[in-house]
Amino acid sequence: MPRKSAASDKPLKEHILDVADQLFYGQGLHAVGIDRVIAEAKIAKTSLYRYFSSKDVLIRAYLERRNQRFWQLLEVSLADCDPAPMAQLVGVIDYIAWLLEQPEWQGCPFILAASEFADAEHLSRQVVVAHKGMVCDRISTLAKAAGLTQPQTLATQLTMLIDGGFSQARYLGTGQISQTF
Amino acid sequence: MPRKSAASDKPLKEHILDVADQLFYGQGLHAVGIDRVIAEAKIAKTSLYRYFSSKDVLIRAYLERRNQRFWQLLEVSLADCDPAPMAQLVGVIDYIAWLLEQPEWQGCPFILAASEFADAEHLSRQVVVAHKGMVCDRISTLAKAAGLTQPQTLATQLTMLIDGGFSQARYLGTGQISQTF
DNA sequence: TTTATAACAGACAGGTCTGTATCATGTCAA
DNA sequence: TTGACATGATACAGACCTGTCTGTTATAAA
Repeated sequence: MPRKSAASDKPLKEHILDVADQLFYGQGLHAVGIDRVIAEAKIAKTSLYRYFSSKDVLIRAYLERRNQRFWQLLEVSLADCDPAPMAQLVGVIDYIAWLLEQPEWQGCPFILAASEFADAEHLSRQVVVAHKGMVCDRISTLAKAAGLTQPQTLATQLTMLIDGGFSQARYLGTGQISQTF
Repeated sequence: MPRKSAASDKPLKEHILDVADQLFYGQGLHAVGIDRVIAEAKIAKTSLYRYFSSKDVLIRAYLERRNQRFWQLLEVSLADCDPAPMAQLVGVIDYIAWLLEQPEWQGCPFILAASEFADAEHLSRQVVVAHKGMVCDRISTLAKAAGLTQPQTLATQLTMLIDGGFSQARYLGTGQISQTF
């Protein structure tokens, strides 16, 4: 069996992802190098490359975990709401507003990733398009269930407003947005 | 007198800025190195450093020129509109929509710059905050002159929607946005 | 105890980055 | 012609980047 994982009992792979998440999200994908990650995680470079065969693979894992967490937290949040479609729709908006209020919020990680890679074929672009598409679909489905007219148009406009809130949260700083949103 | 500038008669400083603008906007600030700029501009490194003492200075010049061009094009666009405040306000929105339709549009250069630099004290943050503040003020002033109620709130919400359109234009690609916007 | 394995430690290769330094070359003015 | 100067070409330093390699240490199973 392996030696005890650094600083905790959780699997080393999770520990690496925790550190990478914090650094990538806080400092940027280009700005953070592999050496930075292993230093912060207090692990050997060989250990990182055992679990993630390249930096791109690590970035993909970081984004996928962010996506999973986004939906997990949304489900938890919606479970506390009235199950009626209209209340659920409001719940989605409240969830976004809640994200914008978090002190650690620095902008949408998917938009930030897409901003860092100009190549439209890069994996980060695929991740952000898939993620935003799912958000839009979710809103559209709820709007239709709530009996609203033009649910697709509403969803498209709402996601645009959401992305605007995310962008402004980035450059204005936390807490400057939520009261307007 | 100096040797003729590479590839044209325009001052070398302008030529460098043209190339830097194209590369920085198209590929990203971190992704483009000084060597890339001098190779594309077909100039010597010494020439670049004569006009721009560091890469940061070059980035600042790039952003400032983008800001100037934004306002110049807006004024030209608004000059063709009815001078009545309401028509001018619509003109501003039309101008943004027109930007989103341009095939070379890859997202708001100020938001992209802010996305690349995590440090809130970085010059790119200051530039984007100043730029967006001016846009919001302009909209607010026009809304007030048009006699609209709550001009400040309208301006804040409109700029949020604009930023959302800019973000989506980045990750969805050109032409996917304008019909909704 | 022996062996397999997981992790650590660190050197290294080959590339890129920013910024400096050196020297050659072309152009204009005196 | 001579000198001033803008520019080109290129080498270089020192740092950083990703990814590989070698060797060591600790743990657990057989």
